[in-house]
Amino acid sequence: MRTITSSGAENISIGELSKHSGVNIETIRYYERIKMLPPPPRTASGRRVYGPAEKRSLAFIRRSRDLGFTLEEIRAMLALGGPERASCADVHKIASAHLASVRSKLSDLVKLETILAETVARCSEGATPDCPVLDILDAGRDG
Amino acid sequence: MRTITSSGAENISIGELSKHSGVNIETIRYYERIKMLPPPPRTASGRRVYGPAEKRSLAFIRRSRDLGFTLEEIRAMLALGGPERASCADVHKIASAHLASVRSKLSDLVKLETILAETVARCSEGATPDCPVLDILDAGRDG
DNA sequence: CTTGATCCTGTAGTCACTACAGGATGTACG
DNA sequence: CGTACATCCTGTAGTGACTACAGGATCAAG
Repeated sequence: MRTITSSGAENISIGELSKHSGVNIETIRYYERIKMLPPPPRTASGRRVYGPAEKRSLAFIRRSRDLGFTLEEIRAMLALGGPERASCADVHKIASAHLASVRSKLSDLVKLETILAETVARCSEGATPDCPVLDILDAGRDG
Repeated sequence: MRTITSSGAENISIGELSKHSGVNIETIRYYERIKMLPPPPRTASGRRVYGPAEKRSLAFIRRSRDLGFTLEEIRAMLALGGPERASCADVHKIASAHLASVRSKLSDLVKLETILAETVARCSEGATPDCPVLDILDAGRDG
């Protein structure tokens, strides 16, 4: 009776879940500790056993983290999508608030990219005696 | 002999430095503790007194942090720009490495913005029975 | 001389992990 | 059966870059 160890198995260990999801083992246990994930069933010896439901949950969390949601936001969304899966409006609220903050971060980064690119370009690797990077960073407080 | 307390003064208190630079008082002290800033002179009663040099340093740090440099990177740049202010090449190295990471972050954020915007748009505040945000986050692991 | 603002030190909390110690199992091979 | 070695367990502490707070000292004004 070999337990299938490749991906797609019904019940998997924490190590397999980790490989499958790209989430660190320690992080999975951390998520359990802070109640992002429910405590999974255990084997007789105390090892965690995960099924498809847990896999989906973790994938959701992972994905949301990648999209820059905080764990608190994700917790809220999970709660909404959980027993009821009812109020899309609430999810919309969280997601669009997040979208706004993403857009502001984005425009900051664009400005930053411009400044950095200009600066790095001007500083042609030691040709000039004074370094424009240092000068720009020095002076740019109210530019 | 009144000490001038408006901005532009020679010697200022930590509170004024904070207001002037937009850096939290606690953060200034934190910077001193971790040696990002040199310990400033003190008054007889032990209060920190900052001059123009310290102001410039802090402005540099603040600016660099805004641009997303880590404190370690800034420390390196400060060291380079410090006693010697010689090797522009080294600064260039740090800055262009940082530029690369900014560009990659930027493209991630653009993708993210697209996904979020689409998703939020499709979820027209509770009109649909199932929430597409939850579905997308649920399923999007390998899309 | 009292009030209130500002300052001081030192410690602990935040977020989202990550790392490690020290031990208990599980699996594979001879 | 023994022995390696991988994987798992718990619990604690460390990371980066702050932020908050306790408990006290000092300062400037009225």
